[in-house]
Amino acid sequence: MNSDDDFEAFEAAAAQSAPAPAAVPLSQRAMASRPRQTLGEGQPWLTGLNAAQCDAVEALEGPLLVLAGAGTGKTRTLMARIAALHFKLGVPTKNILAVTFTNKAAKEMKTRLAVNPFGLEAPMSWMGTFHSLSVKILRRHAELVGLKSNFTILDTDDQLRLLKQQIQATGIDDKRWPPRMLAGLIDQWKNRAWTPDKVPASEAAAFNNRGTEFYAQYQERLRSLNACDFGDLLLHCVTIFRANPDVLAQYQRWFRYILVDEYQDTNVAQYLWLRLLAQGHQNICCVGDDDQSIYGWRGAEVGNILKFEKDFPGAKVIRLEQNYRSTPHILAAASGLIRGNAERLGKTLWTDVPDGEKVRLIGHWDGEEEARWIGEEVESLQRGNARRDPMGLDSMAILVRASHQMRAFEDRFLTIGLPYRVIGGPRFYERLEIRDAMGYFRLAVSPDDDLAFERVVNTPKRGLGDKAVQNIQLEARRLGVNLLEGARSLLARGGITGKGAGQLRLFVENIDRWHKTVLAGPDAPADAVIEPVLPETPAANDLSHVRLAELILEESGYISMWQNDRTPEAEGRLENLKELIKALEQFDSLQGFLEHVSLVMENDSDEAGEKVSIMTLHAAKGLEFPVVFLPGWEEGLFPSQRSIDEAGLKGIEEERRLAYVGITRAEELCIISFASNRRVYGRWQSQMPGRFIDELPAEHVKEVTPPGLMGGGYGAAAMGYGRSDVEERATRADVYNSPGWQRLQNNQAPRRSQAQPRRSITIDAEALSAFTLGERVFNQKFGYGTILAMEGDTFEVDFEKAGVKHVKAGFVTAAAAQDEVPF
DNA sequence: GAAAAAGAAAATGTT
DNA sequence: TTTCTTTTTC
Repeated sequence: MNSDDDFEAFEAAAAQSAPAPAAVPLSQRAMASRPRQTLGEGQPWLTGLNAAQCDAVEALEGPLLVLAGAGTGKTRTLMARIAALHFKLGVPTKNILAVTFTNKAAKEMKTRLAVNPFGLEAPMSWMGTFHSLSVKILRRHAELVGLKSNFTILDTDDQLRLLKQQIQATGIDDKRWPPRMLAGLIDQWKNRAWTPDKVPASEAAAFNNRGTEFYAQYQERLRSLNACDFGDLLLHCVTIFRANPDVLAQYQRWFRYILVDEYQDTNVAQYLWLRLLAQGHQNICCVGDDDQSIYGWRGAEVGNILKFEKDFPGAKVIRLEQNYRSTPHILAAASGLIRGNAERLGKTLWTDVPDGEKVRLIGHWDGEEEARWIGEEVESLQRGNARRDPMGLDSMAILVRASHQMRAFEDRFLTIGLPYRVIGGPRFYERLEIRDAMGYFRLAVSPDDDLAFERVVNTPKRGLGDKAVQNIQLEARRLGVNLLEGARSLLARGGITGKGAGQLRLFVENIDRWHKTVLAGPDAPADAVIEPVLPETPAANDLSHVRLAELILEESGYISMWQNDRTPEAEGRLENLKELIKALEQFDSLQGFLEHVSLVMENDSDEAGEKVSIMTLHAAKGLEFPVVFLPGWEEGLFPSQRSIDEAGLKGIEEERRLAYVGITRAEELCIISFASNRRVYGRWQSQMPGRFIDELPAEHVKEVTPPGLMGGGYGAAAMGYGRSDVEERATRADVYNSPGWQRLQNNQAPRRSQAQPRRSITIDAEALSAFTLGERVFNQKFGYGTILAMEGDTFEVDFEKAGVKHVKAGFVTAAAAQDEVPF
């Protein structure tokens, strides 16, 4: 797509003198000026910026740290800087490296840069996440770390499968030492830029004393598979830069100016990556906010931002403190809260907008009620009233600590028909069917991909069990070839028998044919990764990659597998596969698509329409909404118990920053809530209000009593099981004797008032007589059906979707119980 | 080898 | 509660 991938062209260009500054379009000149007349003149990108922001834009040379508080116009400033570099200094956009943390941020900046007053005529080709930029670099120099340039990027699934094999091979109990744990460990080491030989001795005890050993083994295995995991992308780059000064020098000349967003979230590997590239010209500008560092658990080092001045001597530090987003009450509440943190660089945010409303605080009976109340509040805000104009659903968001909190809201909103969108929810590309399909695509593109082979060889069932696969593996190892070739050889010498043999032969033939089609089509040979594929009119005999993908799924029998599947989910899976095919249309080739998916796991299809947003606090960073709901502020949930257990005070501080991020997302209205009871793993738990609630400065918070919650005060709400007398605080003994406590012990839903008749019926194995022939029943796995016959404790049931099955009585409930709405 | 039954574990967050 | 994994049975 762009010639900047071509180093020769770059080197040639670099040899010439820098091009003259590009002319500023007239349309932009017209809108120049304001706060800083003299500077704004002829520099439209300074328009509307305050003094500090202008300073940050104008300090173009040398190291610069911009400490930008929440809502202080950080993105704007960054973009103005790019415009200034380009238009004022005449730096071609391709010589500017702009690193963001999320794909979302990169995308947003790209879009905004394309319009006035910036209007860069060339797109920023080196703007992206650390990972996507690293892939670009790594593809070019893969051989320096023992890979081929068409290496595959493993997803978590593949990674875990590999590690599991390794663990099991050594005969270690993978129950006590789960692969996930090892994966986490290795990831942490990679985040710290430790290659297997660099892992310090202090870590030797990790993972049953075998951690480092497994790590080294795993890296070796990856290399033999020509694959990388996520951490490798950065680590390999750093390794290459360190070991090959000439390569590094090339990139240092290439990236003449470096901009980094969200610097507080960089880990050690990323920090080294940046430092290596910035060595020499030192033209590095990092923007960040130590108060918004929320990825410590992933290896982010707030230390990076704290020691910037030491790493880059003579660095300028500029603070952006004027907040343009939130009202004073919201700002004050957030500031008051974050003051509880010790390790801060310290900023004082201020704003000149009028006061607005205080932060609201509400306690609820349980999680469901919280969801119900928020649903009603959303609708009421949507309607508007005498004091407040109606609001669109797009301007409201619900920010939760943990993704499992989302369900209560989804359930509720579905019931009342309130449109919502989940941002960053369960990922499209992580679904089983999508991964399977991708496995087939991967095999078609590169038959070398053993992990993909393993994944799909018996999906759909081809009569190839563990033994058959093992034989293929042995054969492949014996000959030193990939699994596909192993299978071929095994077939040739009759090493596989029975019905599996024919099926396997068909499978192998299919892959050969698909691969041939890929080679003939727009998926050019191996170096297509580097040389961008030009979209060309397909020759008469080759298929578009979209059609090929469809064909693969049909011919492999994967589609029919789901069509014949009678489980309730099958339909949705087929839908997803259709969506996958549709997504393919936006790419030039299967290969391009696979690359995209490995880096951008999110589901891009954000349907238009007014909707409330639901997302995690982490996903909300960088966003803003007029109205923000912050539910679930309960001890153990937020702050999260795990965070406290694992990182102690540091963990609490990070949780507090997370709370700070949450509050500062709100522009006009921020509503914090908590519940007294919550279901955790299906068990009822009594909850205490989270500690951050007490830390909110009282003068900026208004406590709201929701209609119907007895007592009102949250102390009472947390303790009182239906006590109407708030003044008389329950003693410990009272609580233990209370009906609510008893109910909790029995794991029953706590009820607010006595004598609520429970009409929903649950039937267990003992209550067989409750079933009759022909009765409608429900089973977890098969859905709804009718009882055909009963024999002892086994029923024969004709399920609507799954057909006739034999099921034990205990696995069936009366269908009525499922539909019933309690109360 | 596949389906059914039983049992175990789970859920902070993201590239 | 829901989902995944292992064991048992056909």
